[in-house]
Amino acid sequence: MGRRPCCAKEGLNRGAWTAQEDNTLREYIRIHGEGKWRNLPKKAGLKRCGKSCRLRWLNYLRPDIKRGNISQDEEELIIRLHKLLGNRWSLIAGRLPGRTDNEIKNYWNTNLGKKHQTQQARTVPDSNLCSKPVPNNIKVSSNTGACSSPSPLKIMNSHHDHVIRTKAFRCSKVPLTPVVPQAQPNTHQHLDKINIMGQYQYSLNNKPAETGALDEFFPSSYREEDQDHNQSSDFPMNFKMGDIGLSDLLNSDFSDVCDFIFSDDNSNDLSPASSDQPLWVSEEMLQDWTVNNGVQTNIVAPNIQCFSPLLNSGGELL
DNA sequence: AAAAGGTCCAACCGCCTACAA
DNA sequence: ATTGTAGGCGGTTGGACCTTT
Repeated sequence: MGRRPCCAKEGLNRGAWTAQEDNTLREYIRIHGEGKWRNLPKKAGLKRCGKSCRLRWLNYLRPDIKRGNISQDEEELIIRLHKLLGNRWSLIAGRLPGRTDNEIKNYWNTNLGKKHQTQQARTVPDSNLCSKPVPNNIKVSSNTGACSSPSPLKIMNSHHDHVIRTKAFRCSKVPLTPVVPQAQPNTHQHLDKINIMGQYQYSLNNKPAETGALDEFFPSSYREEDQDHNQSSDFPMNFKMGDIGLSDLLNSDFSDVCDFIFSDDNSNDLSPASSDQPLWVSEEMLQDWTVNNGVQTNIVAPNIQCFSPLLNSGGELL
């Protein structure tokens, strides 16, 4: 069965938006709010596809859009986030207030991408990267750019810099199941076990009730909600990935996060030390990361190494 | 001055996931 | 469990603008 087009193409305006159309859309959203994009054009009297309206609003008309040049700080953050996340522009944009994924993507493609490509060509020997040529019969995903060979390929090729590539996925709500032991009433702010997507359990045992890993890893809104719900063993909670301050994580030394993710007392964990785990991050990558960020290798390298599976795991973990 | 080539960026496209029926 | 729809994402395109020759 063919996919139904999001809207009939006939008789719709395409291309650049006029000021009149902008005003109409802005006014409609001011009154009715965002959402219901498919019906919006008809109701608002716009001869546009719903998707087009959404895009115009998100990338241009939203009041909180920051326009103007990308600052040096923003650029550095983009580079660091891209190193960690790859071309996941919406996630990157989520850490840059007022910037859109489209804007960052364009900025990367026109400025940073080239800059980095030449930088990588000078500094990174191919042998440390995904050096296998991709055979013609193996599809290279247009969405992710990742080699989709049968093996769990974790190290990206030079074309995409040092990217921890994950399968493209979207994660707006994650059901988390904290199990707080009754015998430890003081640990209510810390999840003894977190069942993520019902697949993995990570233990945060041996963490006293102090401000620690989770306090950094989870937003305060999450923790407050936790207190409200921790009597239940399987409450679903809304957890916006955008609420995780990746830039905060990047600025941290990851040690607490790693303790959280890879406790040594849980047989279900994903310890990167396990010999049958794929190599998540090349030494070269770790070296490059620490060099570029001016931090101590001996602190960050092992920690980011154990953090990378969180990102690598993509939807399975998150 | 004008043609050619390059750059930038808004908009489009197709695919994916979440979710409701 | 299945199917259809809505919304979201990243890759790509096209045209306006700029620079070079």
